[in-house]
Amino acid sequence: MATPCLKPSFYRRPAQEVAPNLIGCILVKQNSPNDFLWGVVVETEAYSQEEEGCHGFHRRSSSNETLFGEPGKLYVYRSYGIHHCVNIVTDQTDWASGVLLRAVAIPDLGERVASGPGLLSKMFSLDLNYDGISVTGGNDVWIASRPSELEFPKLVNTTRIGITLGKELLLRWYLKNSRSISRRAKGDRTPALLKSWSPSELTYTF
DNA sequence: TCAATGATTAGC
DNA sequence: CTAATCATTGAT
Repeated sequence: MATPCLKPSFYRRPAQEVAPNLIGCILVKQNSPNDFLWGVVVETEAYSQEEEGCHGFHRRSSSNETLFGEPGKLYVYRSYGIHHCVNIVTDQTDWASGVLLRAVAIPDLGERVASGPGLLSKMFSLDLNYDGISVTGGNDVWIASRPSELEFPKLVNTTRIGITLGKELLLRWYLKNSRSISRRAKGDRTPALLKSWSPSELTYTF
């Protein structure tokens, strides 16, 4: 199961290229010397300053500075006053872009415990203290590459959720047949809850 | 000082 | 679908 930590070069590409490639990768958090929390990334969204849905679209400021910074670092911000959202900065410095982590499947903890950006940040204890922290090694949070059974994940590409500007752009991806995404696309018949889960029709159980 | 606004969530 | 929630932001 152990796979290598994704290197900075992985993130030095446009967000819309990184986002689908993060699906199936493993988010790892070391909470104490022998306490590791891990889960499969099953849902992401891409943002970049060329489109108006991005926090860096209008101007560079103290609140979005991290998004303009070094790729491979976390961009964490407060949402609706009460939640946190976790992004990974992508592309190149001085160009605002990143990938929002929207849902992770955590086999050890059961059903839909990190299905949504606010729940994900809460489950992994990622708050504003983690803004600017690198996920490419040397810290208590990182992302490992895809395990072999998720080498070629089946993806669904849809519009992003919860935004008012740029809502028509197809910049959200999720693992097809995942039970742990925050919301499935219209027309996707994949069961989202265990009670309607039928093993025979699923490729992955994440 | 105050009203408006969310890259949300829970609940019907 | 709507209500609840509250830090941040920009306008009085």
